[in-house]
Order: sequence, then structure tokens, then C-alpha cells
Amino acid sequence: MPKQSNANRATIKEVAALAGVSLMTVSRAIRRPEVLAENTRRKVLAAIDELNYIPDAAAGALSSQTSTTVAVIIPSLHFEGHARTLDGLSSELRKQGLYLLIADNFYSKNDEMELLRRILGRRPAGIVLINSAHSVQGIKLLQNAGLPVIETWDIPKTPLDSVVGFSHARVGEALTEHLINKGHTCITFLGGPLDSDPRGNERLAGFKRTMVQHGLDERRIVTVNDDHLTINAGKIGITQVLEQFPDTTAAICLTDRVAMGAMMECRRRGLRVPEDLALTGHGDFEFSEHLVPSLTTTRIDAFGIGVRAAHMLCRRIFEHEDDDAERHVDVGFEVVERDSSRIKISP
Amino acid sequence: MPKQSNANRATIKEVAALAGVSLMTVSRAIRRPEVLAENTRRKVLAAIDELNYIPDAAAGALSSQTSTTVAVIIPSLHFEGHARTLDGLSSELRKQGLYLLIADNFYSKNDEMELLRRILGRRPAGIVLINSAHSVQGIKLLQNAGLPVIETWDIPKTPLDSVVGFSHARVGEALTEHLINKGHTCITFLGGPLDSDPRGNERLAGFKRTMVQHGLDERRIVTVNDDHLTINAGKIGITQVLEQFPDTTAAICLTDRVAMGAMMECRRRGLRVPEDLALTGHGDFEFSEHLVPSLTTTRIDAFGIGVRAAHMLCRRIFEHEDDDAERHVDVGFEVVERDSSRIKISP
DNA sequence: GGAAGAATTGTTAACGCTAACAGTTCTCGC
DNA sequence: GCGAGAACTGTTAGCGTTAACAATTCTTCC
Repeated sequence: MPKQSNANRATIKEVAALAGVSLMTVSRAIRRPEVLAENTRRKVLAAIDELNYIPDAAAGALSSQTSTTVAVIIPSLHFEGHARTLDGLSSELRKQGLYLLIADNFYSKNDEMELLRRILGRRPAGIVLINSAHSVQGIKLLQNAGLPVIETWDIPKTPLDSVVGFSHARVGEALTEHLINKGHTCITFLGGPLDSDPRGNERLAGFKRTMVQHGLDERRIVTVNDDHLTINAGKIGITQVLEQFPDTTAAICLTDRVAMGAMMECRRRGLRVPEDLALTGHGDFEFSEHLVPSLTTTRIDAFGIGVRAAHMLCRRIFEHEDDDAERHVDVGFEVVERDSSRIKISP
Repeated sequence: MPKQSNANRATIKEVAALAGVSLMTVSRAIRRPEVLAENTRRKVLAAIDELNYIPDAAAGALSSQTSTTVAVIIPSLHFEGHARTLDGLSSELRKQGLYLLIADNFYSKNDEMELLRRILGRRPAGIVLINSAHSVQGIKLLQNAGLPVIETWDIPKTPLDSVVGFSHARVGEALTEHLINKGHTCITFLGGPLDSDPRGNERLAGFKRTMVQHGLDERRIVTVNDDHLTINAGKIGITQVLEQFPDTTAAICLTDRVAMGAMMECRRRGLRVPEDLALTGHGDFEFSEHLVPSLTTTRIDAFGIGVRAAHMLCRRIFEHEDDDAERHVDVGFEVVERDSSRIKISP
């Protein structure tokens, strides 16, 4: 229990006294200045200024029973795309006077419930999930909270509420098709831990399906035990790929970071990309187009996801909109063909 | 003004009624369960569970006049180092029951005051600044707020309060010295906009000072007009370097991203790094050690900055500590020599 | 058995603000 | 100059919680 910072902060009462008006008039001077007489308003604003008065948001929220906070739950801030989504959300919500409460470190399952409680205790106007909740308990808590919940960066089979995302399975399919079109038949999938990454699993599923469709071997899978899918994981992973599937001519890497690690390891070994080994990533990170060779990847409008989620949220919060149309948006993605897979190989 | 999410949420009153106890007993069941009789506590917890009761944080904060929020003000979430600092802060503060309120997008000066007011209105227990406030007004507001303020990632000449950072001037000096030790004399500094980046300016100052000290030309400076110091900025920048100072044998890039852009452009032009041009960055980004050639840079313990800031804050919040010792911590940095500048050249 | 004190639970009054309604003052047309 | 309505300002009663103190119940020991 933190000590009080006895910042003998001015309250609305003192402002009212100084300005010689009632509490409500002060409140109005801030929230609806247009209803006050010019003269009164000036008087009050002067008093506010003199006392450095800043309204207590908690008291205001409690009294008015409204919230100007939107909570965002995010696994970590280390993924570029997520940061861009936050930017989109934040800038769009701010226009509506809404502010973000960001709960990160959501990878740790153990205290998920505790964290969710904390967040709901803040009485946010809505919740944006960048990943999904893990536990059944957690999902229940969110559903029963009675507020708009927007899931992003994915299209869950059983959405909690609203969704702004794209199909990870389609990503897996599209990249696999791209490589097949380039003449590859020995394609290996390089991913992370299968149990803790539903989205990675979806992309993997898309890979498998497409391989099978084309009569190719879909069991060419290597996984690295690194939750964070670092560049280093790619380095280690590609080594395993080359050991376990030496005939590999193309590798689908779970993310651009993994692909970068793979690319750098190839170079160290004197393997040419894409001549000896084609590579693809996912996410279109800032560095991806600058690598040599530049990296084929999928581009997601991450900022746009944030903006659309914000719009959806505002519709729900301000208009109590209830038609189910437009509750689920697929923003899609784009395969960006670059040098790391550009050439066509002949069988 | 958001509509109320009429989530007819249970209040403490209803829990009390259901459990057949007083309000305070419910409050105690949550906050100090050990003082209640085993039996009572069980009864109350059952009621809480049944009603899905989650205490209203605003009401609690208002009543107890304490805050469990720490505000972080950060320019943007796109810089890896800052994200790591947030991680350190967040994980350390959570141990003390403190949670982060993150205000990003702080690059825009125009609404700095508005944003600061919003934050202070939330009555945080403390404030962590990743960058500094821009305006005199803003600084005044923070100083008068009467709460602990910790500035990080820098050592300001006139600190607002506490500081956990390192000297950017020393970074500039250290990198310049490193290159001079490698035999370079024609060193060019590649930076961003000079007016909007005090830290970049400090590093530049360190560069100039060191060049002068060694009798070298300190006017070899190129700036790119890109606030975000992207990889692309480095590409463009190095081109200008080569045009304006064709005799350059080493370039000090403002950040690792800039250096990466520079490196990639060199490669495109057939310039060998470090033989034809040595490069250094700053920040030791994840990709830096994986580049080929790996990038010489300065490493900052970004996570550690967060942890130390958290400790400082907790001391201030919980113990009302007032001795001025240990209020200013220089976490230093480390020059990481890698391939992009490893070889020694002869004049 | 009963007093003293410990352990447990309850009561009251805020915390700082705003919704809702109740006054009050002003403006205007006749 | 006066009534009606508009424009402005004030009063009251909470919002949901907790601090501080008061009351009650339970132990313990002589």
C-alpha cells in the first residue's frame, strides 16, 4: 500500500471557493464550458490555473459511471507489428477522448486471472486483445464482463465478440503456394514451439494442407524451442533443417526474424539464397526489405488493424450498436515477393 | 462521453448482503484476509465468487487515497531498447502491486500539456520518463505534481528529480575513440535532425570533442531528415556521406538501424565493410550481431534501466526516502566491437 | 464466574466528482 | 413594466470503496 503522495493537490472545492462559485460550475467550466457565461468561465479558469487544478479522473469516473480507458492485452511489446497496432489504436482512440491502458507480459499464464481482474477492476470501456486469452476461466471472465471485446491479429474459430484479423492458415497456404509456383517441391517449414503458439500452428496447418494438395510431403517440419522466435532461433533452426532435410530447396520461416537468422546462417555456410535455398518469412518487419537478398514475406496492415479495432470499439461504446454485421473484419494480408525467393527453379 | 456499459456489475454491497456480513468485512476478505475468522472469510469468498465480484479500482483509490499506477511516458514503442526497459519496469513493479499506465506517442509536442494533464489526473504513484518533457510548461507541471519522477535513458544536466541513465556524450566519445584507435582519421558522423533529438546531439557533441582532441576534422557531419531514424534513413544518409566526404573511411551512425541501412547500401555499391568503410551503430539491436559483417555498437542494459527505475520508484513511494544519495544512477554502456570495425587500417 | 484483553465484526464518514433537478437571473416582446 | 421562456448557476444525493473508530464476541486465567 503506497504512501500517499501528500501533494496537497487542489480539489474542485478549493477552486470553487477561490472563484466564488459552486462546485458544479467548476465542473462545467472544464467539461462543458459553452454553457457558462463568458465571465464566469473566465473567473473559474483563472482559479483553476492559479491552483494548478487537475481533476481527479478516478472520482470523475466513479461519479459519472463512465470510463475513458480502453485496455489492451498484449503478449509483449517486442513484436514490431504489435507496436504498430498499438499506434493505430492509440491515435484513433485519442480522437474520441479514450486512452489506452496497456497490459503487457501476457505470455505468463500463471497469473492471467490476477491480471485480468486488475484490468476489469479499472472498469475499461472496452478491451482489445492482441493475442487471445489462454484459459477457459479467463475467457469466461471476459465474456461475463459485459463490455466490448475485440480480438485482433487472428480470426478465431469461436470469437468472444468482435474480431479484426486475418487468417494465419491462409498465410501458410499462400507462402507454400508461392514457393510451389516457383518450382519448389522440397519445402520445409521452420517454426517454434507447437504447443504455445496457436497462430504459428495455423500457419503450419496451411502449409501442410497445401503440400498435401500438391502431392508433396507435408511432414517436413522443424521446430525450435524458442518462445520468442528470435533471429537466433532462425540460425539454430536452419541448421536443423539442413541436417534433417538436406534436400530442402525452400524454407518457410515462421516470422521474418526467424528468416533473417536463417539467411545469415546460410551466408555463413556459403549457401546462396535463393539459388541454393529460398526463404520466406512473415510480418514484413522493417529490416526485411533491406536484407540482402531482400526477404519474401507477408505484409499485414498492422496500423490499420489498430485503427479498425478503434472504430469498432467506438461504435460499440458510443452507439450501443447491436447489429451483428461488420463485427468480424478480415483485413487480409499480402504476399510480398522479394529476392529471397524470386527465381524459378527447374526440377 | 461513453455510454455506460450497464454490466450490472456486482458491488461490494451485494456481496455483503449475500454473505450476510457488513461491507467492511467484504473489503477485508479481499485486502487483509488474515484478520477474518476462517469461517467468515470462506463465506465471503464464496459470495464473491458467486457474483463474479471485482472491486472497483477507482472507488478504492479514491477512498484510500493511494494509487497503484505508475505512468510511463514514452515517445514511441518502436525502439527495441525502450520496449525492454518497459519490460524491466513492468515486471519489477508488478511484484510490488504496481501497474503501468503507458502513454506513448509522445513525440507530438502540440498536445503534450493535454496528455500530461490526463496522466496526472489519474493520480499515479510516480512517473517514469523515457524521454524528457519538451516544453517548459510541461516540466513545471511535472515538478509541481509532487510525485516521484524518474528520468531514464539519459543524464540530463538539470534533472527534474531522479535519474537512471547514461551519458550520450560518452557514447559519442567512446565510439570515436574506438575508430581512432583502429587507425581512422577520416571519420564522418551520420545523424538525424539536430533540433529534435537532444540525445543524438549529445552523441554528436562527444564525437566533435574527441575529433578535436585528436586534431582531426570534427566538421564531418551528415544529417538525414528522418525523425524515426529508420533503416531507410541510413541508406539515404550513407549516400550523402559518400558524396560530401568521399574520403571517409569510417562512419559513426546514430543508431543501429541507421547503421544497418548504411551497411546494406554499401553492399549494394560494392563497398566492403569494414575494409573500405568501417561502421558503428548504437543500441545493440537484436539484429546487430547477426548482420554480416556483425555491427560494432554500444550496448545498454535496457532491461536493467527499467529494473533500477522500478527500485528507485518503490523506495520513494513506500519509504518516503529523502536522502539524496543514489538518486542519480549512471548505468553506463559498453562498446561492443564486432566485424564492422574490427580491422586496423594503416594511414 | 467474571474481568481483562484479544480477536473479530460493524458503523460512520469521508474520498472528489457529477447527474438530476431546482433555483435564480437575464432577455425580450408587447 | 411584466410575464414567459431562455440562459445560467446552485443544491442534493449519490458513485463504490476504505480509514478510523466503536461494538461485539471469544479466550484466558485467577
